[in-house]
Amino acid sequence: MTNLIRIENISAHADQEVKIRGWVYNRTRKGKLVFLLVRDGYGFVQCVAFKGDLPEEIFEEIVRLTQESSVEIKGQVRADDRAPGIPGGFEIGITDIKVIQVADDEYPMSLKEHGTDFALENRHLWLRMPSQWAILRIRSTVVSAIREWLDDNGYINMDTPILTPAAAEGTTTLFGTPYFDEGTAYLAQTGQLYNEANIYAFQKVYCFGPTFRAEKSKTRRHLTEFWMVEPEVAFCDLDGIMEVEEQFVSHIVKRVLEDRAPELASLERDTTALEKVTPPFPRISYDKAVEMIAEIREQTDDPEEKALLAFEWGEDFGAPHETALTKQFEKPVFVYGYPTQVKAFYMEPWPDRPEVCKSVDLLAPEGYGEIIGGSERISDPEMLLQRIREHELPEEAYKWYMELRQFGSVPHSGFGLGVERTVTWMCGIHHIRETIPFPRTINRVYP
RNA sequence: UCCUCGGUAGCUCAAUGGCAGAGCGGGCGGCUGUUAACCGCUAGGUUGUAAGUUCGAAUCUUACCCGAGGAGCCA
Repeated sequence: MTNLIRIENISAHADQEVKIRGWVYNRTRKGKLVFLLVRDGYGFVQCVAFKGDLPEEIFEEIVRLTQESSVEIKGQVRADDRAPGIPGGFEIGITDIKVIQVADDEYPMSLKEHGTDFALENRHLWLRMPSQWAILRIRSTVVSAIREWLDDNGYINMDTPILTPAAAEGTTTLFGTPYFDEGTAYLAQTGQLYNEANIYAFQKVYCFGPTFRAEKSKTRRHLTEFWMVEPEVAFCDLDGIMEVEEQFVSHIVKRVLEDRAPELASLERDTTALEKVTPPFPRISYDKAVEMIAEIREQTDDPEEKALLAFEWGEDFGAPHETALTKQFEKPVFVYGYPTQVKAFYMEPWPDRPEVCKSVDLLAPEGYGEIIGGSERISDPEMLLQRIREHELPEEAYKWYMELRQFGSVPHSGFGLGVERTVTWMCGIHHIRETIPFPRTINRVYP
């Protein structure tokens, strides 16, 4: 019985007869010699058939294979530097083949470049391409590294509701759906408020699930449905949560570098940039960041960039500001102490400086920008009530949230990390849409 | 919602007022080391839609539809 292997482990099977099951990704026919590039879901490997080595009918069957045909191949593994693939460096000399299906010859995905629209319209097939395969394998590792670190550091996974009664943060647009006799329910855009309840039972918690934002954002950094992990920690102030974040993010990067080296290589990701991601991360205040942006703006001669970088204290940073700022650093950088007026109602004011709050964003380097938003939450009941009134939020809807401050209130902090933005940065790619299997954007819900 | 760019063969694109083309992909043939192989032959078109200008429109004008990038907002 020949050993069924995964292509990712092929180096452990050098000079053995093995079996793989997969699909023909590409083929090159050279008369008496045929090269098949076969993928099995775990990797890509070149398989070679030579007419003289095989029975006539087997060779003819190989010649007739179309792209994406499903096959079971038996053969001899041998090291060969010429062999393409992921991981590559090994090929299989075919001794036998079982064709499961000869794929229709009108497979629409070319091995050459595609426009974004065509690629997204064919996302169900695009997933098979090496670039998309590599990105989504990295995504999976990011997700498990997230859970691994939190689970190993005393965090309890508490999944928060996706159907929620009202806006948690008030400002952004929500997706609504009819909900029996209760009127409209809204798809969650954060689990944070629920997690603030959960910490009083479990001390350190996280929720991890899809998040929905009906914003009309048409940029390469936005999806209407994306995944966010939100840790929340009791007895933790702003400095404490920054320490958590840098340990957490560094672990994710480390795990990806260890487990997904072939995928990073196939994406031509410069891993030296990722290797620098170790604690501590630089911390700069919003005030300082404003100064730095003004300085960068001063130094640029490009009138377009000068206009984009125009800024006044009190505003929130836009993408151009974040990009310019993060290019000054090799590691992710914390920006803390944003103006209270641009942040959510629940953020703890800075002592003796109420115009700023104890908020902190983590901006990924190389121009990628915000991947985490977090803060210390208001723990004082009077202060919270005052803020809810200032923001003209319905007090009745926040009754339970305010009760949390009546019974054993403690300083606590938390943050939300956007999975797709993190994966975009890890992979060094341009579009967030490639980092989720089936992206949902403002004008796409197919496939 | 606003700004910019785009829509021509299955895909990626060329043709800037005068015969609608190339490469890839498909089909047929050739080749024992290909790396997005290569070589020869071949099929493949309502140029996003509608109207207009013109002897003549893929090309110019207007409206609309669709998409992309960016702004705002955010992870």
